[in-house]
Amino acid sequence: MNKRSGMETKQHILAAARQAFIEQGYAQASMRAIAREAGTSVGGLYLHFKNKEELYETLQREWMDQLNRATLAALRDCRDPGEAIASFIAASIEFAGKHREMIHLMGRELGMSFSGALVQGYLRERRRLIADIIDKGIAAGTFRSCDSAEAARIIFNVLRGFIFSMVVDAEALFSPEGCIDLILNGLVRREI
Amino acid sequence: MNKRSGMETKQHILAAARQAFIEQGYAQASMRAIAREAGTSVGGLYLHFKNKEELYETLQREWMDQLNRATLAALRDCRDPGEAIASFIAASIEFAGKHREMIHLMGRELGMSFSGALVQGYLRERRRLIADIIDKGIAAGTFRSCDSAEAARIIFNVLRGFIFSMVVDAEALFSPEGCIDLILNGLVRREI
Amino acid sequence: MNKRSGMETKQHILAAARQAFIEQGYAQASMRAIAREAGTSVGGLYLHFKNKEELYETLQREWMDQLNRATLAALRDCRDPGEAIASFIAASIEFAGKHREMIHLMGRELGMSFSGALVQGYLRERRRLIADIIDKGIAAGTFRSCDSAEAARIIFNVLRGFIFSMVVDAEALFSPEGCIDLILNGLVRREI
Amino acid sequence: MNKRSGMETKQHILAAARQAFIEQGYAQASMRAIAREAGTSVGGLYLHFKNKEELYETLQREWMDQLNRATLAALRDCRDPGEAIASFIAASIEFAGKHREMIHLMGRELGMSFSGALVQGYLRERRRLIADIIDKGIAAGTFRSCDSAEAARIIFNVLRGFIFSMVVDAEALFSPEGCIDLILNGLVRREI
DNA sequence: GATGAATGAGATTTCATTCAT
DNA sequence: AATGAATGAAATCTCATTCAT
Repeated sequence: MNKRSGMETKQHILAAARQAFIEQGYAQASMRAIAREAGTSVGGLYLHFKNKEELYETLQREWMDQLNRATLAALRDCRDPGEAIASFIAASIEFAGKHREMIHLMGRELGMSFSGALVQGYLRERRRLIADIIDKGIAAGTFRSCDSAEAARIIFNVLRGFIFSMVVDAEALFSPEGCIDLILNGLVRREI
Repeated sequence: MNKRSGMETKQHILAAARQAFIEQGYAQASMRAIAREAGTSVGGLYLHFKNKEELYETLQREWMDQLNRATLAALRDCRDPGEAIASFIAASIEFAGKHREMIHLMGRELGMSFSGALVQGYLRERRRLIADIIDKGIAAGTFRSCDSAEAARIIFNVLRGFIFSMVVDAEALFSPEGCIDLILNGLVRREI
Repeated sequence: MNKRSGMETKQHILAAARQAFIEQGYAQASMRAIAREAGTSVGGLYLHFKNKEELYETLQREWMDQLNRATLAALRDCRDPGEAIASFIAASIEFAGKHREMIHLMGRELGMSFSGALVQGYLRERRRLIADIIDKGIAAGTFRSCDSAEAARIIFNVLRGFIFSMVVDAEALFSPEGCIDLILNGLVRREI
Repeated sequence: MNKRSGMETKQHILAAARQAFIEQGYAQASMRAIAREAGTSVGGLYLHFKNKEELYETLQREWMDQLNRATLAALRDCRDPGEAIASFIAASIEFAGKHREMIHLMGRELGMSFSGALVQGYLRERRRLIADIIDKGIAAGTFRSCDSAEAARIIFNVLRGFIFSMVVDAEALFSPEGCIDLILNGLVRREI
């Protein structure tokens, strides 16, 4: 028996599971294949995770935590709301570029009973984060008065559209700057 | 026994399969359940379709044909390329609104070995259709000269982003007009 | 493929399952072994029974139905309550002699969540049947007045004791007559 | 770490195992759950017991020893065989009342290959104990001559029937005195 | 002595597909 | 043309036992 520390094995399993889920989707990925790829036994999987659902949820939560950290770091040094919005968008796109496959997976599995609510709740929080920034901008006089919740939804959805395109097409179409520019100024640039 | 024509049974099967695939996904939908819902026997399924794959592909093709017809009808009466682009976008969004669940399904199953290529090829054709319109516009002097393939990709991806949001969020966020307007003029309207 | 009628296979499965449950108990009996013994495939089991529980319940219900029929037949031609009690006891013991192993199984598995309540409810009904006979006897003046429910419980439990002994010891210790005699007259016969 | 003596840990394990076996049956009780409940590790179990079977057998043997001690104590001060029979019955019933769950467990698991023989041998010894008392009674002229082995079996089985009812019905139906009285005098008391 | 990660066989259940009727 | 019983591989999950630490 090749003994490894518990934590080490757990990381191996998570890596193997991420790969399997990404390649085959939640339902098609088999625990046996994950075990084989992780270099452990089927039983070993269940030593670290209660069941397949928990394994998937762990990956999901890990991903959400990373995005959280990246977003907070990006917002930390912003001096005004306009910069904050731009930072939020830039961080989101940069993150999406790095986690393309994971985003694709989660999009596909959004309808899953046990994990969908988790992600949807998380996305709702992110929308609220944007709305808060806009509210602060309005309060500070930087932004003109508007329905911040609605504005947040629009920004969020356009951003999602961009990310979706990135994810699906494999090659990134837009740089963060391009996306920010489009959202602010439109696709067709006008003559002055 | 209530005898039905072959065609009628086939339609019942397709309807049952569409429902099952949409509700449970390709892999989770069972042939037995589809047969039961279609009011036929499990063996009967195989009289009309070689296997599960073919059943799914038929639905997919049917959907693509409908979109094709809708698009061609929309483009038929357009007098100039600008109107054609707008019509294309409007038809796409209207169609997406009507077939939200089918689009969601196909998005989820895009990774499936046997059907993914089919859809991706179809989408490539649609991109080319846009590029052709742009080329005609350029030839006619309506549009300024540009890389029509790249322009088509951009339009296509932004459109896809919008549709994705519609599909995932259940309530449609944008009217066709709103989407066209955004693509042309940007989110933030400028004062003259 | 050796095609048999559905009913035939179902009977084979029930017979194999009865044997397996009797020999190994509910939990230890494996569906694979039952299938093998029944001359069918593992999947075939699930064609006829939703799951292991349903398979067990079917056997249980079948057994209860048989006992019901035997009891009702025994009571049909009784002219007075005394004869009815004797018939009830005789029928119960005769039945127990024929279904020793099944009784043993059900006794062992009485604690099972899904089937215990079923059997316990059934036994309650049988106690009520005895009480009804006693009530009729009291009303007819044949029996002296007493708490019929309590009397029914005593008779029932003594009977159960006899049956349990029969079942566990494999060789029957008591004839129906002997049991009836003991319940009425006691183990030690007195001189007049 | 809270260091306990080896003996102490062993007792904790036995207590946890008894509980687990009683609640879930032999096969369903898991060694891991027993270890957790006993406050030790799964490996620790195997320091004290060779395997699951030995753990179960130890409980069984412990139970049989207790019944032995209780029986011998009850018989110690008996002055005549009639009193001895009564004491034997009384002690058995009293013991059964205290160890209802353990008896239920052992009844359920009587069919187990490795432990069934042990218990059945033990019960044979107890039957012989009754037969010996009867033989002494016959030799002493207290009892009339009879087949002592058969008489022992009858007494034993009736007693077993009573105990079974106690165990299964949860509420005790008969006091020791009532049981002794029934065995001697029958259910229906006669007028002089 | 004590721990708990690892194993691998075996449990129940599902399901696309075939084919005798 | 239509049926549905049969198949058998593969899925998830459990668990007694071992052994490096």
